[in-house]
Amino acid sequence: MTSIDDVARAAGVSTATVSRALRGLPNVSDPTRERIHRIAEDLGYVASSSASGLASGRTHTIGVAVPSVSRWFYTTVLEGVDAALRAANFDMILYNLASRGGDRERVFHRSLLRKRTDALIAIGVDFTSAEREQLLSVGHPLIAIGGPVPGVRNIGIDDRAVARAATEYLIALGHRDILHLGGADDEGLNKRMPADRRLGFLAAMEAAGLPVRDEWLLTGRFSPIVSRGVMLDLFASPGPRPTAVFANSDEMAFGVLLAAQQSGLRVPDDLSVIGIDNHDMAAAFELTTLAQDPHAQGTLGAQVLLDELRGAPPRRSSIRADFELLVRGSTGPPR
Amino acid sequence: MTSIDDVARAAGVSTATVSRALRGLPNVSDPTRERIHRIAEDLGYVASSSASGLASGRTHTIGVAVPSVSRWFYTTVLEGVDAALRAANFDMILYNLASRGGDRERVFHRSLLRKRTDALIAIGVDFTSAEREQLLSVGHPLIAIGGPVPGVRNIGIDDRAVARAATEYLIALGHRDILHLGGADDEGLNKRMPADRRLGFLAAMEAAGLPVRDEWLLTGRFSPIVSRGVMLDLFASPGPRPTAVFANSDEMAFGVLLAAQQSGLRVPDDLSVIGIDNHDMAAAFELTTLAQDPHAQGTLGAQVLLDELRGAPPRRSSIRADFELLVRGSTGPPR
DNA sequence: TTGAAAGCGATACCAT
DNA sequence: ATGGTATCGCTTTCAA
Repeated sequence: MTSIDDVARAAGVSTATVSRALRGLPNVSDPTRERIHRIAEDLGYVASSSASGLASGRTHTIGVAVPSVSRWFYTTVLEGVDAALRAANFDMILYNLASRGGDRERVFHRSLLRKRTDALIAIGVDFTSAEREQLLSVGHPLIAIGGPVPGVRNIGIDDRAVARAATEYLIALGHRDILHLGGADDEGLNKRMPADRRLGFLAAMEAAGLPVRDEWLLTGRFSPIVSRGVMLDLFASPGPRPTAVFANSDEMAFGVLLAAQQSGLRVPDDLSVIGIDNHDMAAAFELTTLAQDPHAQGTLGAQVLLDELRGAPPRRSSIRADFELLVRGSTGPPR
Repeated sequence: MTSIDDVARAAGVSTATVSRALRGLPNVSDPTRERIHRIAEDLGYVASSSASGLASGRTHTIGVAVPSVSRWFYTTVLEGVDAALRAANFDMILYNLASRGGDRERVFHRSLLRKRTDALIAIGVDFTSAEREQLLSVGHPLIAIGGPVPGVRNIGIDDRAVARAATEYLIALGHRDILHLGGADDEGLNKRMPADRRLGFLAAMEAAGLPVRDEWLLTGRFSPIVSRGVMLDLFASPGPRPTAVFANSDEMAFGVLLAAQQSGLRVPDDLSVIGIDNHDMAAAFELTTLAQDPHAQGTLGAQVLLDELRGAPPRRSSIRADFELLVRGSTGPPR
């Protein structure tokens, strides 16, 4: 393995100069710099990240914590983060904080706190207060995306507002019998988000003077399959039926649409469905939704951290991301 | 930041002993070990990964290269990899090799080769021969999952066989007019996989003496939306229609199902659809598919690398993963 | 503009 | 079982 000494020797300069030249620092004459670059290339020299990390205290790496890597929102944020990191020549260590418990704690201890990363992005995760304390005590820049964590600045849409907007749209179409498909408080996931969206739903209903039936406050656990099952059950049982469904995510809305189709209900004539996200497949489903842009949120979050690592003054405040109603074919007036 | 010296001092032992004790190495008396553990805990000491990486040459990190993080197959493998890594206390650096080109090369140079990782898993990526050479020259354990890379051992299903099995099932149902929805050779993605599946399709058709129409060899670029668009076009145009579609992935099959539904075709009466994967949502779509288990493939791949890092003799051969026909409601005899 | 040399914080070998 | 110490490869003053 060729080291910086090899390059220095071959170039007839000191390691200090090689280091400066290769990192683009000033105070290296152009000819020298070029020669060093050429030689490094020839020798296939690449600096050891451990060594430079140890010497400089910076790892050029950002940690990204997600509760799962198989849900659209998270992966889309992830791609946004990745884009920003790549442009800045940073690497990304991915922490899958799926389950609370032993493993989770180990991850925290062994890695997050191990000077392995220069900063941390938490996507849709929730932390215990002990965890939060640890994180903050490390002193690294930290930002949350997609689910407010108390005491941590955050990037994300206004969950109450978006739910309210969705519900109000259904109401404006003339719906009175609206079912809300919420999310479960899965372990380790951020739980304020579904709670806020539910509040937004309730607020809109109340403002319109519409009754909310307990049996129409269901949970799809943010899963299409679960949502479909829940709706199939509902459609199969006797009793009144909603004319519209507001789902906390497009993925759950997909499940609703599939259940409707498989139950012989026509959309939107028999049932209107609205979601949140504008998932990649929403257009294919003709799903009306409140679109947000997780990719941009990820990029922005990464950018904030990168700026601060470059010396920018830390921003303390959270950032509200945009959302927008996108009308497609899954909604219409009640028949 | 407390360092190993602080712990050594507080415990009244040498740094060597602290290091041994904390890493669970032999030759430390039980009382000493316990005392050190306690003190380290109290002081909140966590070893610097850069320092230990530099000294030991091992980073306890595995690199995972994916072409995209937003496709079911990749993320599912990723979760499998993650599970194995977590159990072994390894971290994961994620390389998004989305596009070939400048960035890609930089990622290669700056990170993969920077002794940043102890081993590498390539999921569904394709490498240029230059890239392959570089990778192999680093001498790290390396394994590919989900798309054969020449010269690199691989874990994955037999693509020709799985495509053949899917096609043969349709033929056995009585279908003669079968459309194949393949994948495009996106930049940077593994291209042998779609090619092999196409060969499997063609082989099955030929073996059954069935004609293959050029205009029924379509591409859905592994995307539901694209696939839906392609099929909507087909359904809207005059001319003969296939009675069955074999899609290279469930995600494309979803697009086909949505297009069929939106074109007023009944499944499976008017159109049978079969996919590959057993995607999370396949059951919700009632999609017949050839199921594979990417999670297990990921875990296995990680395990192979971890074993070798622990000194196990390297295995040179590839591993064939299983697949299995899963019949659901999207297939039936032609009407 | 360049070089010499002192760290950075662990690991691992060799003594004891 | 424990300690002393050279070493890993780079960064970063401080001098020249």
